[in-house]
This record gives sequence, C-alpha cells and structure tokens, in this order.
Amino acid sequence: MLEPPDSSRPDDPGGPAAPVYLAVALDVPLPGLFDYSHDAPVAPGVRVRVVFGRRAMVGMVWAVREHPAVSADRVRPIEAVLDDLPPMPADWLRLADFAAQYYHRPLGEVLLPVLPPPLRKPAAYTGARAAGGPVSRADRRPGAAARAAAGDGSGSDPVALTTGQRAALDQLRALLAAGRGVALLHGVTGSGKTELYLRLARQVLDQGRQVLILVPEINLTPQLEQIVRMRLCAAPGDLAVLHSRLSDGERLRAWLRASRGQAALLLGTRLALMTPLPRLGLIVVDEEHDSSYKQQDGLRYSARDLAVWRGHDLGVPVVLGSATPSLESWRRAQRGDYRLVSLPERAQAQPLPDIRLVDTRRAQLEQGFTPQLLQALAARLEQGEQSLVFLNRRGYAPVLRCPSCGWVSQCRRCTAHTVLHRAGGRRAVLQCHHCGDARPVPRACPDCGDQDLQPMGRGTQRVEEFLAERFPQARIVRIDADATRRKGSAEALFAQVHAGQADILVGTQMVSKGHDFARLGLVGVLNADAMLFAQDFRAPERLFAQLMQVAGRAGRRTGGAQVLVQTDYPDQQVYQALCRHDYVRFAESALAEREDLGLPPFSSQALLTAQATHLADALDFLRAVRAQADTLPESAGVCLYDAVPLRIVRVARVERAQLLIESPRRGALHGLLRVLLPQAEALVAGRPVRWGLEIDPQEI
DNA sequence: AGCACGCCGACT
DNA sequence: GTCGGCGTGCTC
Repeated sequence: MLEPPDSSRPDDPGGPAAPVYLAVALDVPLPGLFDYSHDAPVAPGVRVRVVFGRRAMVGMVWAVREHPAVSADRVRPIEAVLDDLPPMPADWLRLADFAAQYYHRPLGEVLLPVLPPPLRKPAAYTGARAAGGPVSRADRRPGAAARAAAGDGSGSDPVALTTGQRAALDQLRALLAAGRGVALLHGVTGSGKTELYLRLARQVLDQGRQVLILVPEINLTPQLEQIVRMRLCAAPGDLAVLHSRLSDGERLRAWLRASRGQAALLLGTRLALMTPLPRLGLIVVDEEHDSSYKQQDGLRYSARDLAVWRGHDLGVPVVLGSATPSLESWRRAQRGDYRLVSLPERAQAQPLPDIRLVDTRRAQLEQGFTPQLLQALAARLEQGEQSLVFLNRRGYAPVLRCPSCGWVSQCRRCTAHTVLHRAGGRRAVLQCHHCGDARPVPRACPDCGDQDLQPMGRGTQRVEEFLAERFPQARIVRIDADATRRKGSAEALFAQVHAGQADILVGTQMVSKGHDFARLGLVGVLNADAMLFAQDFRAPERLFAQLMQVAGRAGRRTGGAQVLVQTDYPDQQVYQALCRHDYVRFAESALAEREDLGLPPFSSQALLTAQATHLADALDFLRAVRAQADTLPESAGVCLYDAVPLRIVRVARVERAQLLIESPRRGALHGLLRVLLPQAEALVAGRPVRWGLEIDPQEI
C-alpha cells in the first residue's frame, strides 16, 4: 500500500504508461507548487512522499499536468502515494485555497500544517516502526473517546428558557431553516448563550448533520466538553475534541473520527476549523472577539474569519457569540450582513454586577490599593464571600531601580525592562517577559554601587504578598502563568477556589475566561489604565472586552456582586460605558471614531514586518518596498505609511520594524499585495533581513 | 525553512 | 594538522 505502484501494470498490455506530472504542495516558504513525475494520475488532495532537495517530505497533490513547469531533467519521481486516506474533499481544498490566497502564502503552508502531525511526517511512513503507517496504527487503537463516560442525559433539555432566550432561539432557528447565513449572538456573561448553542446543535444533529464548535482556549474545552457530552451525546464517540495539547496520536484519532463523519460533534480551538467534516450543518464560534482565534505564528489566519467563509461556501449557518463582539462583526451586523440576535439579560434573573469606578487621582494609595477597595475586601472577607483582585501584570515588580543614580534593570537582549520575580521561597530573579532570559538580582547597583535597589510598581506576586500581610486571616490564591506552569496546576488552583478554599484570588487575564465562580462577590481591578494607553487603536476595545469579561466572573449565582475599577481617568468613554454595561453605546462611539480615522473595519490593513540585526537594514528594506510600491499602478487607492521601528525595537538581539499598508477597499489592498510581494522577495535578496506579512493585523 | 557547501580560528 | 563557526545558495 505504501510503495509506489508497479510501473508495468499487468492490465496494460501497451507497456509502461507515459509519465504524468503531479503539481505537489509542500510545506516550504517558497511560492508555488513543485512538479514530480509519476506513472499514473493521482487525485488532488492525496498525500505523497517525495524527496525535496535532500530531505524526504510529505506533500499533497494539487493538480495533474501533462508537462512539467520546469525542465524535465529537474523533475524527480514520487517516492510513494500515501493512499491510507481518501483524497481530501473538494470543499476542504477550496477552503485551503482561499486561505492561501487571502493570507498570501504558498498553498503548501496551508494544506500541510493543518493536518495532524503523523499525516505529514515522512518518518511515520518509513522505517521499521511505521507498521503500515499512522492511520492503520490509529485504527488499531480504541482511543480515549471510546473509554470516556457516555453522556446520560442525551435527548433531554433540562433548563427552561427565559422569554428572551426563546425569542433569540426562534431567530437562530430561522437561520437554520434558511440553511445559511451568519448570526451574531450578543449576550452578556451568564445570559445563556451556551444553552442556545446546545439547542441549535441538537436540532442539526437530529437531521444527521455535523456540528463544529470553536472555543478560544484549551482551558475552556473541559467545561464545555462535559456539558456537550451530557446534553448531546448518546455514545462517547459522538464527540471529538481537538486542541494543541493533545498528543499526536490522540489528535490523529479525533481528526479521523470527525473527518470520516463518525463523530457528529467537533469541539476545539482554532486548529479544529480546518478539519474535513463531510456532513457539516452548523458552525458555532464562541467568544468570537477573542484574540486567540488569530494564529500568531506560521500562517497568521483568523479561525473566526475562515469559519465565516467556510459556512458561506458550504451554505451552512454560522453563529458567532460574544458579550463584547469585535467591532468588525458588530459593524457587519449593523449593515445587515449578519443577523444580530440579542440576549438582553442574565438567564437566571440575578442582577448584573454593580460596576463602579474608583478615582485614584486624589486617593491615598496603599500598595496600589485605594481605601475603598481595601474596605470592600475586608467586608467580603467578613461575610465569607470570595473576592478577585485582577491585575494584568505578573511577577513581583515590573522593574528594579536604583534610587541614587536612576539605573533600571534592563534586558541584555531586548529593549525592555526586566521584571523582578520572587515567588514564595525561590530565589529572586530578573526576568525578561519578551525573550524569557532570567538573571540573578544584583546585590548592588551595577552603575553606582548603591545597595538599596528598589522594586518599582507591582505585579501579582507583590499584590499577593501585600494582601497576605494586610489580611492575615485570609486564604489567598494567586493564579497567573507562573503559578500554573506545571501541567495540571491550573486545574488544581481553580478547584481550590471552586471548593471555597480561598478567600481572595489574585489573578491575571487567566482568571477572566470561562470560569464561573459561584461565591465571588467582589472584583477589584488594579492598573486598568495601563491597557488603555497601549498605543494600539484597538486598546479601548480590548480593555472593554477584558473588563466586561472579568466583571462577568462576579455574582453569577449569588447576585449582589460588586466590581471596583481603579482608574486615573474615570471620564474615559470606555469606563463610562462599562459602568452601564453598555456595549452597544461603546461600540457605536468606537465605530464612529474608527470611521472618522478610516481605521478598520472601515479599511483593510496589512502589516509588512522586517527583522535584522541592525534596525537600519530592516528600515531600508521596508523603504525600498514602499518606493517600489509607489511605481506600481496597483498602489492607487492604497496608503503605505512610513516604515517605523516597533515600540520594543529589539527582542532577543533582533531589531524589528514594520510598514502598515491600508486601503478602504479590500480588493485594492490585495491587488497591490499580489504584485508587490514577489517584488519584495526580490528586494530582500542579498540583505541581512527576514521579512513577513500579516493580513488583518490585530496589534500595530 | 532545512540542509548543503565553503572558507577562517582554537583544540585533541 | 582537524572540528566547527555561520555566510549564501538551492530545493520540482
């Protein structure tokens, strides 16, 4: 099966057939396809093992040609046709083709990385351990799903819907009946979006079709997985789960069950989007505004945007859900491209938490806390309720400083301060949050010898230390990337909080997603302003979403919850809207501002990035590209900004610059890129520069 | 991106 | 005298 077919086939008396040429996509950063010869045509979407340069690779056949695109003496034969899977389906190939064109990357960089690793590693098919290849090995193993407990409540819908939910469900069902279209389901935390996903999914499953549910993070899969199993699965194999923390084998087995149509439900993170699903009938994207849908390395695709494209292409409805939709989606809903479905209230009738701003301009702060916040913490402690102190800054202090000469701790490899870390018992270190480099804390100032170095500002560790001192009777739990580094430790910490074994929770954005803390009565937000003044135009949008999400942690079961946001700028639009839980007003004013400035979603953007040892090389390259663009007729209606260094110009000894390209017409932008990018490739030749392109950048 | 080849410094 | 640094060149 894994060897190349014999060239002298017995049923072909005319001798060896004329060779054909297969245009093969390979995962290399080179444009185009690569031609290989073979003795018979092979269907597009079939994987093949080939030798490329000096190494063996798995590629995918894209087309069959009569003549090679390069001279025939450079063409090599296919090593083996990997026929352990049927050809990838046509709709999957269309989706990959669209992604390759939209993100301006070679096909092979899309087609292959989205496959489970064993399907794209040549070593899985050669050598003694291959044993018939990864697919037959996977098929010989039962897999985790078959051992998992079956759902017992399949068929029942235990919760009665509120009037608001019923109205929303009717609108969503109309979408299902129409068989296509995108709905933006807008509802605050706790308004019951999940319940609606489940009921829609049930309806689609009953029609014998498959449902794809995307969630932003792995952390959110276990909870949803449990609910979905209980509510929608008659057998354990009905659900397949896909995310990056699975082992290669688990991932392959889940992928096979979904792509063969055996699993009716696929739940996963962004990488699940590119799974073939032969009977797909509904796509749900939960928390559609979340930035983790955008891949940040390799092909920088947006799983949410591709989900919308896939739904449209297949004529399958897509539901985008969020309490704080992205302004891109909100505008599409306003224009009528998406159907807006609103859930106006919390499902179980508790009031929304009371959000208040605490003006820090005149307050007497104690370790960053206002007296109001400290009093509120004390009161909740007394009532036996839990509190959350939210601070998006890990470590002990963001910088170490010498009071006599002004020296500050700086990374050797990056233009960034190093952060003081001194978690319980372990030796204190100065750590760079950009490159990970860590060094011991100097005893004295390296510049002037002063021994009295001071930590400036505070992170979660220092807040934890202060609260322990201030409230000695309280049980304090810190949840951030440092406290949860070990596998399973996050689950253990969350379990501790859920079990009521914590009074005060100190956390970064890790705590803001998914977890529903039943006993949480108070949320205190420190240092929100830092997020407001990130110079990115999306900063207010992100801050609003972040704070709404964190506020949503409070009082989901108890009611009477309070959120205190400390700020120097209580008059800012984003804080005012937050206090009123008024996403709509916030979105309208933010959109008006974006329109005035011609920013997305009123324009499309692409970001050309360059990296070099010396900044000047990176900037020179970008300027050359820009000058080249100016000579092209395709640059009409497209704005190319000046090449600029990144705010943190050097990371891990590499200096970075970028050039923003923008147009009110997406077609014009992509038209220019199609012509310009090959020329950029030529311009970089001989320069010590690495470059890249990001379409629809989320951070600028 | 790999993985070669190709010319100049500190080691058994 | 070799091992090895990473500069540039190519891959159907």
